[in-house]
Amino acid sequence: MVHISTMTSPANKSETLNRAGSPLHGATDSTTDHLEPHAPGRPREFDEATALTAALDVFWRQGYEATSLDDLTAAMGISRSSFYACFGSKQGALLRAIVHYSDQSYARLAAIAEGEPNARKAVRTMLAQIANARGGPEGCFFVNCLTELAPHDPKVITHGRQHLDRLEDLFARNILRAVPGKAKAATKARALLSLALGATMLRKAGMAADRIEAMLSEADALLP
Amino acid sequence: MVHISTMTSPANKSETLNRAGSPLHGATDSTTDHLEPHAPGRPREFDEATALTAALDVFWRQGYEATSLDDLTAAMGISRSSFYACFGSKQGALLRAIVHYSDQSYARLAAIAEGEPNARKAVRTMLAQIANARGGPEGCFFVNCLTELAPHDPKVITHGRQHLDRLEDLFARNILRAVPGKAKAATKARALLSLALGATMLRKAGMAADRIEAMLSEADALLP
DNA sequence: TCTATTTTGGACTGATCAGTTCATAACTGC
DNA sequence: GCAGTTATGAACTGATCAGTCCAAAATAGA
Repeated sequence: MVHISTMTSPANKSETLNRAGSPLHGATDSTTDHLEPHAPGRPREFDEATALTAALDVFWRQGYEATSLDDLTAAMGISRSSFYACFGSKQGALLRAIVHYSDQSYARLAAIAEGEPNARKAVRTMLAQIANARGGPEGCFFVNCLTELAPHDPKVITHGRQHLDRLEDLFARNILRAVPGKAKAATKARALLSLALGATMLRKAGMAADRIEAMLSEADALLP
Repeated sequence: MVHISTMTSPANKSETLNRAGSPLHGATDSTTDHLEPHAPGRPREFDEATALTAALDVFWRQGYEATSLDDLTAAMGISRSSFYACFGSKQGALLRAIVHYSDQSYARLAAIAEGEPNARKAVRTMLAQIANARGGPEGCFFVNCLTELAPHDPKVITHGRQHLDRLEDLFARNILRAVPGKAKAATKARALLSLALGATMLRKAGMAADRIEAMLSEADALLP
């Protein structure tokens, strides 16, 4: 097996003074360079956020171990040198992609939930969104990362826990919106989250979509 | 990335005339050699089922891509030659391990369910068994395989679907035992299965055991 | 004991892996 | 246009990968 726990100096550099990928911001972060005071030296020929999105896509489709650096750099449209200068290492890019995905997908779900006046409907939509993420059989990117790397990488566990806690909170808030004063809202929210995660597994195993949808409709029994 | 769809001739040979690994048998298959009529040639120095169990253990802990052939043969206690003569390829060993695991874990769950007179309790025990498989953070072996390989390996999907369908049936039978004539038993069984699979993910993300148990107790709401 | 058959250990193969190095290009400030 | 700085492309490195090969070993039947 291959351990990915070593940290080289470029990675730390990238983590400490990255200028377009701060951990907690909104969805769009590619058009903020007009504020930058123009550093000396040759400018980057690629957009960091765009490259990160491309990396996320490859990791999502292929998994971490199965993705080579040639796969990554080809998809990102940058050279090996640029990759290492910007992300430090393969695992550095993955962790950046994880944060990117977590922030973006949470923001999207929260927006969907807030935009739906009917809280019960909001919960159902959230379930469907998580279960059908990406439309294909790739499933939830977080589930993939946790499954492949969590047993050996504590950083992935940390990010995974934070992401799932955020989703649980989002479900709980909408449960309370649907049934004010509902007891054990957090526990029921966790059950909804589990249903959605389980659905991504059934989907990946090739189960027919209508059977999965019928199963998800049973979630109504959890908030009577 | 690395494709694993090529098939070499030793693998086919192993699949067609393997003598101790027929697809659908009980839990123990290591002590059936007393019926074999002693083939000519040097006898095997290892037990096939034992080696397969060891391979399963390594795949379970490390995942497919992250497990090297040296890892495998070391854990199985056999040489490279013996490995390829018996299993044909790395993916051949994985598929054999998947079938082994599926049969064994299903038999274990079915025995637990049958041994429990209280059907509701049987369902709760099954949920806990799936969620806490192996006691560690490795999660369900099938979930791991599906996540890592299903998008690119149709054979894994086929086995995964069969396994999940069997588990769904087992849940459904116990739901009907607890609530005779229950409508939509299959759908509710699928929801229970999703809850259990989701629980393995929460567990892998480092969620505290008591929070997961509290969540699983919400399953009662699905069979009122 | 001799032959046919199978298993075993270990060396070997070509491919691929993540990561490094370095000359050159492209910019800013002067 | 010159010095300082950063980005880029391509070649390179040593390790590791799955899989192959073959001589030696161990059996059964004769």
